Amino acid sequence: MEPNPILETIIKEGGSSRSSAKDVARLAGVSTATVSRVLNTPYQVEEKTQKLVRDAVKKLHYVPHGAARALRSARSQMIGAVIPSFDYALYARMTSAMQTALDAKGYSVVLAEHHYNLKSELRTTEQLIRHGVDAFIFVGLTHDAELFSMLQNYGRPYILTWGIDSTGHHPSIGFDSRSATFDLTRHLIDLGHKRFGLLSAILNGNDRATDRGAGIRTALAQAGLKLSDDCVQYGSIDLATAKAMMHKILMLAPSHRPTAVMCTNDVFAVGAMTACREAGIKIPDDMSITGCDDTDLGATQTPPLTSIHTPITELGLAAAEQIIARLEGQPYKQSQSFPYKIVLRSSVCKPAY
Amino acid sequence: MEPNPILETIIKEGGSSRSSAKDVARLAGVSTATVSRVLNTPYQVEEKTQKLVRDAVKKLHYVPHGAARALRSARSQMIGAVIPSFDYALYARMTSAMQTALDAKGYSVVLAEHHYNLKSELRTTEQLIRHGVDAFIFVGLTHDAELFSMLQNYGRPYILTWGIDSTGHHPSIGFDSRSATFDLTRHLIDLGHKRFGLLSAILNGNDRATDRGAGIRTALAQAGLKLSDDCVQYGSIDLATAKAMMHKILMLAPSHRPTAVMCTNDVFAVGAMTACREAGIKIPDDMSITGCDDTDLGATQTPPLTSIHTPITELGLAAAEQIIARLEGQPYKQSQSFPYKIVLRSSVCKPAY
DNA sequence: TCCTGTTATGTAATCGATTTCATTTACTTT
DNA sequence: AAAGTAAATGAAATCGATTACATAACAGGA
Repeated sequence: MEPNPILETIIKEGGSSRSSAKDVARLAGVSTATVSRVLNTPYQVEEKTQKLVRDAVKKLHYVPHGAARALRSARSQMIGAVIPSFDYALYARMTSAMQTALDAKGYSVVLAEHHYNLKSELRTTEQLIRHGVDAFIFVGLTHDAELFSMLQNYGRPYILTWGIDSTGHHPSIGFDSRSATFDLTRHLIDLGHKRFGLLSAILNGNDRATDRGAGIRTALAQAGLKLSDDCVQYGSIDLATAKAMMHKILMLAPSHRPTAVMCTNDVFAVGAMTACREAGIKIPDDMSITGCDDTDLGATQTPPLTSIHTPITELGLAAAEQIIARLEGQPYKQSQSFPYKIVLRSSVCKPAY
Repeated sequence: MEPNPILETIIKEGGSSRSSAKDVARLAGVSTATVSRVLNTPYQVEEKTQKLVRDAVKKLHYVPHGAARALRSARSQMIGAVIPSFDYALYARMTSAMQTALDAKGYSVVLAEHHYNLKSELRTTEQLIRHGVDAFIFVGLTHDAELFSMLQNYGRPYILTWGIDSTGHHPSIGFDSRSATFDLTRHLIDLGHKRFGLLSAILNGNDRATDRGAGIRTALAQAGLKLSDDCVQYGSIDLATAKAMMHKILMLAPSHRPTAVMCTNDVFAVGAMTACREAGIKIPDDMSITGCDDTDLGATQTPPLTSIHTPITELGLAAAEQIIARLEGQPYKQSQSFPYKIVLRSSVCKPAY
């Protein structure tokens, strides 16, 4: 095989810096337009020419310049995942599922956390738009009003997850949190529980927690029961806070104390279990406890935690699929619902009396 | 306040689409060069002019076009986080810490998972480079050789985390995994354990697991002990696998069975605990178990898991800081080490005999 | 044979901000 | 007052790919 003088020159000139479409074009003996076409719309180019170009691409390790492409074609191939907190296992798992699905289609995921602050969500999303992110996946249905007008303004498709927008106003993928906690509450009522406690995430802007609480209250109301204020605690989602919240509930006089404490997530439930253990209160005999999201954390407790299995991986995959469909102008569903599943384990039993 | 004819025109013309630097320049009565300078190097512009421009920016909701900026300035303000799996709590937590720190400095995080596959890591990193990511944070010291040459080629700074590169070849931030597991093993030996088991992540390309195993073997060797082959199991990091691995170890004849099983991460340890519970084997009396990484999952078990606290949040923050320092040409450290901490809890005691 | 329509390819404009270079203005310094 | 320097600003080139438009080549039909 003879040395190729053009290749030699290009490599020598280029040094170790990246090669451009121009370099490829020169080596293949075509124009940059053809190079672009081979990479983006190959059916427009003759087989023979394609091979020339592809060989040159390989030889020069050519990788198209993302920013240049994004500038001209107004498409960055980046999807923003705007998440409350990566530290909560389920959000991480959903992100992971999305990432895998999007990666397979040639998209990258840009991550943002807002720590349950809708204003911060707005700001961070603006940042991402500025960086050229094509489309967005959000968690929850409740967001700053300005967020939607901004997305509209910049023509960015988006999908809301972890809930179903019944107004049909926004595209959404989720499950029915309300009816999930409703069902679980019914189960506890059927077992004979009359005094309930609730550990909930702070409601402000968190519709998941709000809905979960609402499901519980509705079921109780139907049974002629209700949550007394001192049996309800709100806090941020971490074990220490959960433990502290549960301690407060345990301070109540036994006659007043709930026989079942429901939690809007598994972290709270596990914190509550720890608090009970420390206080010498037996689960489930003295206290039934339920969580939500069916995490490993809850499932491996002693006793294992009764919880609600939320279809997170499916949700993440579906969100990825749908957002791509929207971006690429394929048919898509306005909203999609996945089934949850109540997972009964031994952290729950009949009340002692 | 009188209506501003120029503003009217710009808004009318622009419709709902985004406004450009040109629009801002026109409204402020300056050139686009000045607009750019106000935003990037304000000290070069007179106060009075700055105000004109900033007002126009606000009025038009101007957000610079990321791709255009990236194209011209060869800086995208995006940092790639290339992680084995978000599904492991500690990697998620590290990512979260990095994200927070980078966001504060105006950088975005682009995510990629490689599921412990170094070839996949290479491919995905190339993808990110193509998307214009400025710099990278990787997990672990072991990577495909081509990865480094590629980074070199494209002039992308990077930092390796979760380990300290003693050769000084690559910038790194981490802790001494080997000596951590060494210390913990010593502790078990001192308690009187003689037969050890090990549940380890698959070693291939995973230097964290490799080092952790090495620390254990070294400590054992110094005490004249060693791991028998049938007491060592390798598998992927999930509870079900962990449980299965532990079951295999429990099948060994009691005289042969280890009295302490060490795990290269908490998920394995918790899976092992579950397997013991199912088999009616008491922890710690019949079997001591240790994990690594000190996750909530382990800490909330019954009994709580002895583990090694790894300084993950610090590590994530430091990685973010250092990568920015490198990008912005500020002074930085070639490598940085954080202290681990052995966390003794009641999943460990003297062997029964 | 000549015309028309299709296909393959090249030429050059374009995306929007940054940045080099040139110019103007203002301010010292002698 | 002249000259020299520094600061503020504008005009235009530029980053690298995509794509509208132009052209060339070629096939098929009249």
